[in-house]
Amino acid sequence: MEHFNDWDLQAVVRSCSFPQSEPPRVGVGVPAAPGAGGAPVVVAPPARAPDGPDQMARASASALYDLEYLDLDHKPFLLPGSSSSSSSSRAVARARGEDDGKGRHEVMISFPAAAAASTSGAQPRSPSGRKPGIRTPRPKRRSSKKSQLKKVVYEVPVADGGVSSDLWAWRKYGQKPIKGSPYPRGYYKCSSMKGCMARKMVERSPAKPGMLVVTYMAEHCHPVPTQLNALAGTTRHKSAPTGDDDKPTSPGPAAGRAAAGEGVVKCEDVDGNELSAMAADGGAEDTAAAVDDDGELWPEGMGLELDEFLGPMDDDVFEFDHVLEDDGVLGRRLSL
DNA sequence: CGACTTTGACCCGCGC
DNA sequence: GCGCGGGTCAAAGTCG
Repeated sequence: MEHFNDWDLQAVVRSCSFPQSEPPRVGVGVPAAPGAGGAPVVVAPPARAPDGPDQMARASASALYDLEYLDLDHKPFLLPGSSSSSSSSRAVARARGEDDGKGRHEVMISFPAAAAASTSGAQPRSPSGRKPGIRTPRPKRRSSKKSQLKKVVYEVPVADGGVSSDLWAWRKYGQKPIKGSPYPRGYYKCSSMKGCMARKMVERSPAKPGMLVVTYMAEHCHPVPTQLNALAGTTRHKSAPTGDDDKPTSPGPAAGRAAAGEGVVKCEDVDGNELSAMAADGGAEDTAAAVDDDGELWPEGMGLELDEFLGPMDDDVFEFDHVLEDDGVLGRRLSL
């Protein structure tokens, strides 16, 4: 309810950027179905969303509970653990391959973290929408082979779910109720660049109401914005949410951030292979966080985008390791 | 003015 | 072949 509507994040999801110099090894490549074009798998480490960034924190929880408008946000690849302080978290990652029978390769990542994101209300907005009854012919849609798309599924705790984790900007283009699930699914497209086919779907897990399921499809056709600020302006910021609003304003991908620091990552590939599972202890702790201009805190090395994951993957090996190192570095490895 | 959200309709893939 | 369900489109309205 009200409490959790803070998805302020508009469509823009910001995530932490990771220093290129030292990319977190979180990424994983999956050989998707070998030969078949399987799907690549991407794994991102859960990131914790510090309160710092309000957006992140807020977003998460709220969205989940706001099913009415459900805008689940999503923050994709955030690295887990970044907690600067608290975190106790350990991140556990589990990957398993799953075949949907269609040749899809999916990876599921879940971050059980507990984060309590508080929420402030996002700003309510009046419903708008076109008037019913009016219909315009539309061109045939391009066939997007659903089954052939690479899919990466993230499971994120609702609490932190609100935060967006990646650098990409997302725009919501649809929402639908899903049969069998009390929760609607939100559809988002990458708005960082025109023509980018990257999309993501966000929904609450019926089985685990406390978890958000974020599915990323397709790859970005452009580089990741290096600066968080780059997105600034592309998104609407709702400033102080009153706190009651139900409406999600923006997609906040919480996915990426496991606020609590603890995260579980599940990876499934289409083939039904378990990609791997890994656990990281104390992941959150290790992760360093950076503060951006706004004072938001971003975990360092945490943000991975799908591309990153999808891109460079070793065909033969899928590794995803999430390990916390003493120095605070989070490492993840997935092995397939 | 541009970007974004909302929302019903349209379209397509898949199962029966 | 038909129907269902999921995914996408695009108009209308809002917001910065």
